[in-house]
Amino acid sequence: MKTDEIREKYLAFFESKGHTRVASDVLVPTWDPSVLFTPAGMNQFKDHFLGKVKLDYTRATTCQKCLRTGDIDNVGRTAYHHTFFEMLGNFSFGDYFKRDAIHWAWEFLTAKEWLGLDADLLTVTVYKDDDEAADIWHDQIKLPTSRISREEEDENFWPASAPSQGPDGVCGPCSEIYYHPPGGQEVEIWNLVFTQFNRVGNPPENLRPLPSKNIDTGMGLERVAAVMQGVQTNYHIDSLRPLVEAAAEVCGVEYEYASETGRRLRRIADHVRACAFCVHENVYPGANKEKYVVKRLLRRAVLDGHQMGLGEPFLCKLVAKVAQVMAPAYPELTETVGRVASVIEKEEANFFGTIDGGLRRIESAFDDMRKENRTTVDGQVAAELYQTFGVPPELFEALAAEHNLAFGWEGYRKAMEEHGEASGKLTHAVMGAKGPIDSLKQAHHKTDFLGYESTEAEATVIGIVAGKPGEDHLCDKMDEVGHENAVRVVLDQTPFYGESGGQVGDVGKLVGDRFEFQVIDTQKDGQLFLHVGHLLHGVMSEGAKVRAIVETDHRDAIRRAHSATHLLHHALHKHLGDHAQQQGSKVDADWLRFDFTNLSPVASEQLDAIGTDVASDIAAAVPVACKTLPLADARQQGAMMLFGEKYPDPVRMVSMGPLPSGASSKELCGGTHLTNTSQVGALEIVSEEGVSAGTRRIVALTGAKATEHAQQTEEVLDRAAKALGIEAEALPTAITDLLARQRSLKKQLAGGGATTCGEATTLPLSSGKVSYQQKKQALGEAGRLLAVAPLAVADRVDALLAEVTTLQEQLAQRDAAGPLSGDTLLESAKQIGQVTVVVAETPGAAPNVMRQLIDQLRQKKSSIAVLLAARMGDDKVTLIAGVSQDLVAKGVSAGKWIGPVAGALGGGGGGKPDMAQAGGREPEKLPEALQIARVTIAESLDKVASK
RNA sequence: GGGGCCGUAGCUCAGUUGGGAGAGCGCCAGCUUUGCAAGCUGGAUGUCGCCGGUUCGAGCCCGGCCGGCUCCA
Repeated sequence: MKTDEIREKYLAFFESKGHTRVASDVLVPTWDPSVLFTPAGMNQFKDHFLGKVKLDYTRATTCQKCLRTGDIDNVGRTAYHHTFFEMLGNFSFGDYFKRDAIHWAWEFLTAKEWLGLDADLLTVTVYKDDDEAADIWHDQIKLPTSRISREEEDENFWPASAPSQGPDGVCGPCSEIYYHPPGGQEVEIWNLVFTQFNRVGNPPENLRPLPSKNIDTGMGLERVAAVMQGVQTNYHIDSLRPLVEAAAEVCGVEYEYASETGRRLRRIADHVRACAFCVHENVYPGANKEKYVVKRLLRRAVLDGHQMGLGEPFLCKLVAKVAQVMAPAYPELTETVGRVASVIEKEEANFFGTIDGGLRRIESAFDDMRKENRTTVDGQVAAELYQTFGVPPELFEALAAEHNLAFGWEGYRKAMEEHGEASGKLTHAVMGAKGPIDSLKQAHHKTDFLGYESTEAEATVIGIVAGKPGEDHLCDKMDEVGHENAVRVVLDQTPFYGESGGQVGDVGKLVGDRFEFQVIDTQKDGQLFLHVGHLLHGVMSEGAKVRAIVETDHRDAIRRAHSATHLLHHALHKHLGDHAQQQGSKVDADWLRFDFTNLSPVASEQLDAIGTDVASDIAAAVPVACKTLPLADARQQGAMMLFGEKYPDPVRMVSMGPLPSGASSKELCGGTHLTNTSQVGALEIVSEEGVSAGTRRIVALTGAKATEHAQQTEEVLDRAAKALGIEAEALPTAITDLLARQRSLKKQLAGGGATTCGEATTLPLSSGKVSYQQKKQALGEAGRLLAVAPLAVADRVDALLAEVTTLQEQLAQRDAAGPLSGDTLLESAKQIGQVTVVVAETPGAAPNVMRQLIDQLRQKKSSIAVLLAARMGDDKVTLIAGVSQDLVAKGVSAGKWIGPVAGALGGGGGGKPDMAQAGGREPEKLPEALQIARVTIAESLDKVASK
């Protein structure tokens, strides 16, 4: 029986038993912050089980795509382990219980028209105390006692060992069904979980019966398919074998079950399937959380390929095959094959690059070992290479084996553990801390948030926390003013918005009877709101009544930025596509930062179009509506879900529209918003940049900051244009010219070439009207050319112009002094014995030119000592000294010579024996200094001659 | 969120008590060759990521920022 057929039969069977067929939830559930990936079929029904949602149905059945990485090392090695897999399940929310669950499971497995498995080959387990389930199996299904085994809580309870070890909460016994293939190993095919208890504290008597009992079952689709098809491993079922074979073809090897190659190919098949689904859902390989998991999966698979001899991306070639084998259940995969393959290819190529770099580093590590005569690779070294450059230890080990060297896995694992502790120490400390906030939480649970309706409210102080972080404590009373560390005040209710969902906290003040507290930030810790700030005057005590007043200007600025963020998000989807999903967001006062998925930079025309659309949405004055409704309803209405945010149910939906740019914006959002888009005022996109591979970031301003920024842009542009004497739109061209001019001047000064200097090209006069958009672009390009922020362009231009002037002055000075050459210098030379001595000033000569002159002289005379000096500007002198090789051999040193000379100029210097450089700050003393130079060289030549 | 590494020519990278910016590949020109592959000779490679500090002098030392890589959670 085909896998697709089994999936369909299962869903159809439970539909016939009154279940609603519910679609698989996404693999990466952005709505659930407690998991990175969907780990089981019941995940999407968590709230249903807890009775938190209004139920449209009480029986459901699904085929859920799941991803787990806990047993990742077993993938490929065992017959049944996967990272990605599909889980069939049927669920009861306070409806039927054990009896029906067991009867239906048995019917589905054994009835001819369903799976038709031989009933004699099935056994079951139950929890040791669960007589109810055992009786149903024995009395009603008629299974003999010998085929019902009672297991401990670590085997047959969910969560495992919950009664004795926790966690507290909903739990229950389970019953597992095993299949015993003739001559084969037994295999668990179905787990029926009976959630009937609420665990409260430690045993005994800690399992309280739930008023409404639930059923949660799970049957691994790949596993049951392997059973039905009588194959030795899940990887040989009809929907996976082709993928394994395709992997073999792409890798250019034969697939053989029991070999290392076979294990590698199965691992590749598993991992590429997992990666393809993740990337399909816009989760790209990256540096943290679920993105990091994707990256690691992908790299493990690529490494397997590499160890089979591949040198370039190959996983990407399997994406089409994944889509093909999975298409019957997930047709949407075929729509994104191109994008998914290209994302995977990019990451693969990246990793092959990492491997190449790694090979070099490994070889050099081997060199070190040879020098030290060691035969075991130090695990610590391997771990450092892995942590720093991503050099896989497996690669290191394989190469070591080729060199007949051992690999120190123990040291490696130890080092990795230490690294893990070092990296995670801080978070662990914070998570485990039992601070004053925690005791407040236990006493009060939550602060009521009133900020959607009002910005002022009466409240009671329920806690004051002060002191250094880590040593903070609760205070009954506080009268000290001017604390070093900010104080946190907790209220029973508040209009202050606590930072969450990317929106920063409110500021304002708490006014009491005889005190005033300034709030500079509001944070959330769980359900408690912490008003962070300073006591301005008076005495504040626990239990005091306060009037909490949010600074409305600040709040309004945040509202503008937040509503504008939704408009921007909406426009991004329109212009870039649905993949342009939010990856992160920060909303501050009239300032917003928005990260989103996009492979390449956003073209400037696209950015303009996005800005224009948002502007028209603002101009259209569309009402903004906030409504609270059940999560399921919001999802149905097509609300966008924000990544990584935790949503309560019912949920708050912010909608704007229909908008002139098209459709409506609907997002689930707990933030504070405007009531009409016109209140945004204006949106000014300040930058668009990459934040990591596949993720772009837009920073924008709203309200007054936006108009102010626009003004500044115009001002800076005008200033730069004026300084250059050109029209605004010609700025980029003028800057290119200016840079070329600076370069050529530098070159002339350094090389001593002709002083013809490129004049600025004449630029066309302004055609008149230049739009703001064009001006902004001109400034942006100018910024890129100068490698500075757009608003810094004018300053940079001024600096450049000044530098060009200085360079020109220096050139003029040099030219005025007449041509420099070795011959003219020799005219002023002195002869001391066999040695020619030149001590001279070379006005306007750059250090480089002086060096070249010295080289010239050394070629002309075999025995020579030269010291040249040049004034650089008004307050600086540069000295260069050089002596010929024969003098160096006799012990004469240019470095020692130049030292006292520079000293006379109030400076210092040094260098090598044959060439030295120095400088000083007192040019007026140059004649004296040169005299010192003449005397000292004469002395040292005397000394040498007398030897 | 935290740890580590890196940023120098179009590319891959060297560059230590701080004192003449380099190699290989690629590029251009000339020569050689019937032509091609190649060879020979010569040439240009450049804001040493940006900004500031220390210094007579910074690719190198210090601080800040930006960018990239990598591991852990």
